[in-house]
Amino acid sequence: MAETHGPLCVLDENCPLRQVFDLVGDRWSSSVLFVIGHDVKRYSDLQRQIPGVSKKMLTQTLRNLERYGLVQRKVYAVVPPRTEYRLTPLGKSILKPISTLASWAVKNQKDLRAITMRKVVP
Amino acid sequence: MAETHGPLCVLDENCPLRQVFDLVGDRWSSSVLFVIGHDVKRYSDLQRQIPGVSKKMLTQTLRNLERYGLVQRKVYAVVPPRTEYRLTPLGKSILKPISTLASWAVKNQKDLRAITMRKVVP
DNA sequence: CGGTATCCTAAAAGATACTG
DNA sequence: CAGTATCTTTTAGGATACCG
Repeated sequence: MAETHGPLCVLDENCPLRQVFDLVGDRWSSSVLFVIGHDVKRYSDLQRQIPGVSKKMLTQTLRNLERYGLVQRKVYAVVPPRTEYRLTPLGKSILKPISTLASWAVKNQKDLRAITMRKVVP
Repeated sequence: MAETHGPLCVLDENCPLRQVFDLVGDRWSSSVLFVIGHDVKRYSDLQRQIPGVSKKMLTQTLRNLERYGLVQRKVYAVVPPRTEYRLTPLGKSILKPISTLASWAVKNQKDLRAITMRKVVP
């Protein structure tokens, strides 16, 4: 019964933990954050550097990250169009906590004897 | 073009980062890990302490966490049946990286001006 | 170049009922 | 108590075509 680390929150919709879990767990968000890093990237850069992402998913992910205030989008009114993406200070600040998780994953790689995760629905 | 923090991996299916992102991003996994914590919990404890989870989802999540080697399941052959869940050492070890992420979320709560995340499909 | 719009399928989750 | 089984609904995501 003893809560050894505190409940923090109920993990419901509006809980900041749920938001960051959704963010990190999103198929493309972390890739996008990683790839942008401290650089400035164009839409086509991202498409090229993130193998497997479709335009639809890339756009959707970028819009969400923008809403979250993690990514800044800058459009230049030229032809052909040019759009730049960079991380906001908030966006850069999340790179560290994500790295912590990443280090854990790499360190325990061999213990994660998982197949694909993603739902073993019988 | 400069990769300022290293590519780590391509974030494909077999990448440990993807696995841990899937894990943490999974709707119920982190809740279950948090709630079990350093304690021993029964199935019904978990159901009660995680509001909104269905039997189906709870069972599925627990099975996945077991496969991952993060949770240990112990069944007692009694009537009525009794099943205990606890974290493995590996499971306990992930509590810290998750807390790092959680702290970030709490700290930047007011900046995360997100609505629901989860797909703004136009 | 940097996107939208539309259609379509596959997977995930909810509800309900049943069981050793 | 601790689950399965089955069915239905919802959602995510892929393919393709088109646009300023």
